[in-house]
Amino acid sequence: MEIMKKGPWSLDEDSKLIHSISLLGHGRWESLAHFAGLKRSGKSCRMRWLNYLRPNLRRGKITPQEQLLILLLHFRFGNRWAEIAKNLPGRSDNDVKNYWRTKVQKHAKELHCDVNSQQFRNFLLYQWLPSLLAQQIPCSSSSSSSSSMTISNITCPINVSVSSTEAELVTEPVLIDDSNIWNNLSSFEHGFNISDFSTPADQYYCQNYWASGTSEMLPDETLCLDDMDLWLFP
DNA sequence: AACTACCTCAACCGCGATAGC
DNA sequence: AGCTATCGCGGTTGAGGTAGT
Repeated sequence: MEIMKKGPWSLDEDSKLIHSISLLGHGRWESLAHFAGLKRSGKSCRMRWLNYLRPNLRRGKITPQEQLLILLLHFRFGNRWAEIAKNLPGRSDNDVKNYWRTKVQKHAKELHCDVNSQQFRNFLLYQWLPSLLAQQIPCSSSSSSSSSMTISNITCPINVSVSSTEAELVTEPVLIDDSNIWNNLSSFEHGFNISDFSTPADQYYCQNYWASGTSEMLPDETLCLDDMDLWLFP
């Protein structure tokens, strides 16, 4: 039984793996590892390729746009990181998972609530998401968007105790379209005309897929927002 | 400069699903 | 149908980096 190497990958191992994949393609990881002459498990090779070596991976910090998508998609998919990552081109499930763990769970901890609690969901919905939206939407009349937005404050319907760091985030005026959060979601991105999308669900998916380059829309789904929760159902 | 606490993210592990025999 | 190998996913860990004191 051959002893498998563990731990960080060397440049030499990376280049061997890349070279082998260029010849054989990815998949069949066990035989690929063997072909490459790597003393690594197929599993380790797969992980290295998907999370680090594959082309078009985005490095660096998660952008506010990506944060917004992660939060929204987590409402829908829960901890199904791979599903969420499919909507974030260039990001791996590991990236999404790490973001959730290091940022979102940290916020929940600071608020002294469970990350899956209604209190924290409300915090996300009424404080964090609008905050991210405010970063996306230039709140000035020079916006090139053809939609005319009425901007007003939205208030959180629950009392949320915040730490000093949290207060820094939530004491910013939360600016959001007064009637429909989804108008904002779709209007902050360029490349399409908001009036092309008549329903909130269409607007959501329009925004959702902006970066993927695919025009794939998930059909026949409805999304609605009420005071208590966010629902997305077939 | 040295130490400590905290953060980030690459990598591993375990488990369930699936494919092939 | 049952077994085994492999894959894919989510949970978790820990090394290295950075900020604070």
